[in-house]
Amino acid sequence: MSPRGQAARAAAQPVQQPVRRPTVQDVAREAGVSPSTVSRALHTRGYASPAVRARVQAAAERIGYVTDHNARNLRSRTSTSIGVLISDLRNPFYADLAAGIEEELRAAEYQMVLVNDNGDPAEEMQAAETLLAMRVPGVIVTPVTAKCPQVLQDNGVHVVCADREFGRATSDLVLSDNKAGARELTEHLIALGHTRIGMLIDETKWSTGAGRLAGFRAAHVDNALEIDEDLIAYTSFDADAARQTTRRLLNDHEVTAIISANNVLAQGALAELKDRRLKIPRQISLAAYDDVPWMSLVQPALTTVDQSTVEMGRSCARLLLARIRGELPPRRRLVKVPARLIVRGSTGPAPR
Amino acid sequence: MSPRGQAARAAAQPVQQPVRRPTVQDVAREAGVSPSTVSRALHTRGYASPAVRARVQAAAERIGYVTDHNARNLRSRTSTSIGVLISDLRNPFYADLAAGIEEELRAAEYQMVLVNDNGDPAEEMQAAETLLAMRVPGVIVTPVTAKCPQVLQDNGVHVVCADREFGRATSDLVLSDNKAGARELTEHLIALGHTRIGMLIDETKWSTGAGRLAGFRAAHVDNALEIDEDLIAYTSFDADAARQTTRRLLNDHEVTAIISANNVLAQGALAELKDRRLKIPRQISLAAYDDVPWMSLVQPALTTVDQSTVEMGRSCARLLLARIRGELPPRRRLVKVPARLIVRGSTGPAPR
DNA sequence: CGGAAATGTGGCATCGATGCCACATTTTGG
DNA sequence: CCAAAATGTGGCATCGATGCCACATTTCCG
Repeated sequence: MSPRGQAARAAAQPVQQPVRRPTVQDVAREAGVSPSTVSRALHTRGYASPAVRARVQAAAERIGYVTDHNARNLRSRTSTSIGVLISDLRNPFYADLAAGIEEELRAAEYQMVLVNDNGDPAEEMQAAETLLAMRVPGVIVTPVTAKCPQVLQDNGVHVVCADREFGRATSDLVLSDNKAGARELTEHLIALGHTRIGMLIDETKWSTGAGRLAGFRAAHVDNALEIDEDLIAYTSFDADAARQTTRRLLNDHEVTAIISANNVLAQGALAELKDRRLKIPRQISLAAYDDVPWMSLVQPALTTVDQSTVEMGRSCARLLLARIRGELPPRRRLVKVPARLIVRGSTGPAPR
Repeated sequence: MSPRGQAARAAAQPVQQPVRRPTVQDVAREAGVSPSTVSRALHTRGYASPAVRARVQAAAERIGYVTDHNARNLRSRTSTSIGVLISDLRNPFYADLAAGIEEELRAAEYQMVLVNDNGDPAEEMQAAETLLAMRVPGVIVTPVTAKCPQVLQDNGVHVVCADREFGRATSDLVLSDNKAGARELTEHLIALGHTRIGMLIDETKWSTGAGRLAGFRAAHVDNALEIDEDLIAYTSFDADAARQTTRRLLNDHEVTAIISANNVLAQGALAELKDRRLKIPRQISLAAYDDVPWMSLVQPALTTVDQSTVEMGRSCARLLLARIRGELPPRRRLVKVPARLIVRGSTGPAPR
């Protein structure tokens, strides 16, 4: 009866007036059934005869009905929006992580609400609050603080921590196998005859840095090589700082190879080596944890550890969805994503 | 009276039972006022005495009240979630765009729902449908199809198209000044004495490619240089394809410089030049539209046009928010983000 | 000093979809 | 062939916050 017909035609100018959207009631009228039946026919599994179902779907299509998620979420106390809380979308690591998550969520008809916290605890908490307000059933976070996942869990939100963990976390976890990856990378250098290897690293409080450093140490121990603690060069998470630190490392110590703990630091290290016109790998070898695209574009291409970031994102999403659906036993789950050594031109035999 | 106290304490194991969250009613009871008053005190502007407001806020804080966005959105027919629909988060261009958008949205207390459409029209439409279901007041999209922005607008959603436009679009628009940027870049090469410049480009149906090609042509015209149409090398949006196309271009024609229309194509072009061991810029110059981080890391660093992608994202968000708030006159707005030439080592005097 | 205007609060209906139960109809089995 | 079970649909209340209006106070001014 209502001649709304197809979707309302819009003016050429951007619409100002809110458009009246068809509701379940409208579909019910159009299909000659009750609102309850429409709801069941369109969404709930079972509970509607094929004939009615077809009729309702046709009617919905005809009048351009689109479910209102707000109403649905409110009434059914669920939501298909998932919070994703990361530090910096401009870093390819986080972008790849988010891309993997989004891919998997979209396939499951969930949506991704993405928030950058810039690595700042205050912004992280703020974001958590927002996600609570949205009543998301789950959040994937690269935590800056233990408090954030905690608060979310306290409020009944399922949490998956990605990339790093804090001591007493109780949430599900997806990590790169940092120790194994770093060990493999270090062993690769040792096999090439390097004995004085610099390790450029920004933090060891999170499991990420700690794991990579542990792998570095383990490789030395395995090969009966003593570690000169001075070669572990602590810096901050910033390319320029890493460059300065590399400079000091080179000035103060004899190293024949440098490992950078992540893609940002690698940038600074490379800049410094290029600046000094050091021949890579003839005079010095360079390698990095976390393979990102530019590393295969520079000359020589960098030897790296690829931590399968996109796959890591997918894992996070799969794990979270399984948890939300209640398919998992109560104990926390730890997923280790394998790391893979990629040998390229930037590492070679130790000089002399 | 209700002794819910602080936030409910959670079990060490991930919570299975949905947690009862405090509502406006609970706050009202706690503060000794009516629910209406709570609502006004917490959100609506004006309409509440300072004393009551303070009391209500304290009560809310005390019992850990967090507004339910679903209920709020449903009742007030608004939402603070904004849809962002892009092609590929793993491409730094889109990542930067999203980062700029998110930054601005977050500052305004809006949320970003991010969807990848992989450049596929079907996925794009699907995403649009989802965003309609979420009742977002606005969407920022790098369109694949004219239909998508159209459908959104027809349903009363404000739309800002980013990076590109289709002929008869009626939505607000934020573009890089492609023509001016490409012209400047081309003129830079012409000034260096290049007369046979290859243009590697993937599409000219969208305003993006069309603008860049137009700039390329304009620079030639301005300098009374004839264009050899064969030097405009059409390829597809893919590094490998770009590499093949570059190979053919070099085989079949004498060029002393190559311009790549975007960051993806540049990757292929560079790979081919390196593979041929051509000295850049002595034997051939290479330049690219769209400056992304790796371009300053390779040796020699690439001369590029920086299209201020992050700023472009911010502009999109600002424009959309202004539109949503009704602060803009009805006619469509076009924002041109200036492009900036960055001269680096990859371009030099034409050989011979 | 009395009535009008200003101010602050509470009551109630409502946004749209859905969970639950009751009931009408059909199917089944003794 | 009838009672009992199975199946499909409709009615109604409800999720939580808020818009709107009515009304109780207070403040103002002739």
